[in-house]
Amino acid sequence: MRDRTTRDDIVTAADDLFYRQGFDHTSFSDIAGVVRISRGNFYYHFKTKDEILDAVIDARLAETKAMLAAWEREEETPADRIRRFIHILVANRADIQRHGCPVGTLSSELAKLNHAARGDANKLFTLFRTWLRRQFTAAGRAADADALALHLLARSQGVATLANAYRDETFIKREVAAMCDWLASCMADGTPAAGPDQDT
Amino acid sequence: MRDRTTRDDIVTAADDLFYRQGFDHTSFSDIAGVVRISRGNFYYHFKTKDEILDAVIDARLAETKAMLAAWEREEETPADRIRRFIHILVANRADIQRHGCPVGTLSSELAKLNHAARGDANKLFTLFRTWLRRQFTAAGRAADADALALHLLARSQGVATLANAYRDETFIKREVAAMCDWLASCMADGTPAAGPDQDT
DNA sequence: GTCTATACTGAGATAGAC
DNA sequence: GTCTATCTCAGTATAGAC
Repeated sequence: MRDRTTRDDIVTAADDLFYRQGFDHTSFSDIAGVVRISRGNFYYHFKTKDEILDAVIDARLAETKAMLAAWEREEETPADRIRRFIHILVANRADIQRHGCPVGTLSSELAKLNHAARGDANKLFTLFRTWLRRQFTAAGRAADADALALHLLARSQGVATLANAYRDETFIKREVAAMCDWLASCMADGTPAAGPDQDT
Repeated sequence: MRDRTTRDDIVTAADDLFYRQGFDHTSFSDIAGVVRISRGNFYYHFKTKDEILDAVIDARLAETKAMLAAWEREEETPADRIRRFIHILVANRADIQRHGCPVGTLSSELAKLNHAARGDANKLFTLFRTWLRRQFTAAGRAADADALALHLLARSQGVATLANAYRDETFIKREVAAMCDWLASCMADGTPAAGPDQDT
């Protein structure tokens, strides 16, 4: 990683600041301060702030793809892979309590700003959605795989939002355990497939 | 309501704009344009933009309290009251698809801004949390009432976030049905109380 | 590629006339 | 209570020297 260009440094710093402060609230000065370049130099690499956002989203998409591929490589069964997804809430709990989910908060912010990159940001959700759908399909739940994927995504998002509001680590762990229980009941053979929840 | 003061008009307009555009992204000009007053006049009613935010949060707190009290009056059983809560996702589905949940998105935004009013905004969550906890307690789930309340809040938040990202009404209705199923299994007498989810 | 200097805009906020 | 005029500041963006 010693071949990092200034452009890479800008994207990395912006990625971090957009997550911690929000896109709109992050200024060129903020980014320039981290990268240690002048505000003017900025425009050699990017014409507008929106271009930086595009680059950040592209970087996050690439990083997420790599992460999902790694999970697929490292875990044997679909259930294990899905559990790996559920556990990012625990693995990233410190950041989540401070700043929420990077995917969800960016999506929400760009929706409010009615920003052109809204659709691109949602591709991050779709990456997880498609990957989860494939796992559920492989686990024999092809019929409602997409509904199950969305259900799990939604629960993760909800946990992140409330964990951020209350800064409550116990809550995260309890909900992660509940999601794993839910997953187990999903995966159990002969489960009467109805909706995302198997309660009745 | 014909005794509306200009101050009330400002709060109402700000409330709406903060929800649709976000707090930070809404300017005095935006609000002044809706209320049809000059920007200068503004400062007769509020000294700073933060004071408007405080007033908006107070208004939302009062409105939410009234709504919860009405639900308690109108619905007989705790289960019916909780179902009423779940169904706001359906009742407000158009707004939620466009702008997300007003409680969750404000909470997330103020967390990113590291804004002083963060704590006050979270009181909105606490209002629902306490109310739900009381319903679960009344339904005989005193032991894990708070966990159940948070679980339901989280699921609502997650549904709102994804419904906003994908503008998917079918998804909302499916998840609301799943939450109602979950509630039914919670309320069933003799349900082995373990965690929020009763799947095993 | 990186810098300084600067233009331009829109934001929050103040003063004072009416 | 409401207005216009104005201030200050931070933001994005450009020009041009090095």
